[in-house]
Amino acid sequence: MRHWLMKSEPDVFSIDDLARVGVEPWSGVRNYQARNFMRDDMREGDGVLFYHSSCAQPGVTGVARVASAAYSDPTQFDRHSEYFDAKATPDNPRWVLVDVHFERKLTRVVELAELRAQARLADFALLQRGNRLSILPVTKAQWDVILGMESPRRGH
DNA sequence: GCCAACGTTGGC
DNA sequence: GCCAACGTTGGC
Repeated sequence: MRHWLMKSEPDVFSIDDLARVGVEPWSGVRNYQARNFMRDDMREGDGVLFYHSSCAQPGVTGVARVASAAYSDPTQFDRHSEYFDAKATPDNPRWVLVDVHFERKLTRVVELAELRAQARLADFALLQRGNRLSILPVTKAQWDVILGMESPRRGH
């Protein structure tokens, strides 16, 4: 099983929104690298860190699961959608999505600043300079470190 | 294929 | 609102 981080602006779609709907088709990804992750590498059951971006408290806010293989994103054919792509056709779709299944909301936000301060996350893709990808691979080790940061560390 | 212009992302 | 970084577009 692989692990991923998926960004969402909470003003648009937050971890609470995902908790409410249960499963969300992850429409609107319009970046080739992110698309290729979904199309080529994501499998049903993969773990997802749900990340809030472009907000007052950027950070990891929940855990989800990939709930489908990649399939054609219907919004690319919808003229009235902000995600419409005139160069995409049903015979030759350009964009795909996966379904994302809510698992749990973290007990607190593990903030970006904390992630940056964690030496064991030095190689984490999210923290690399100029990173803009909305879907990023996470190693098992990084996954464990990040979720381990959720609870206050107890004394030894 | 180059590359300047432009648009978007996203933290601060 | 600013701005660094990066992806995309399109003229040549």
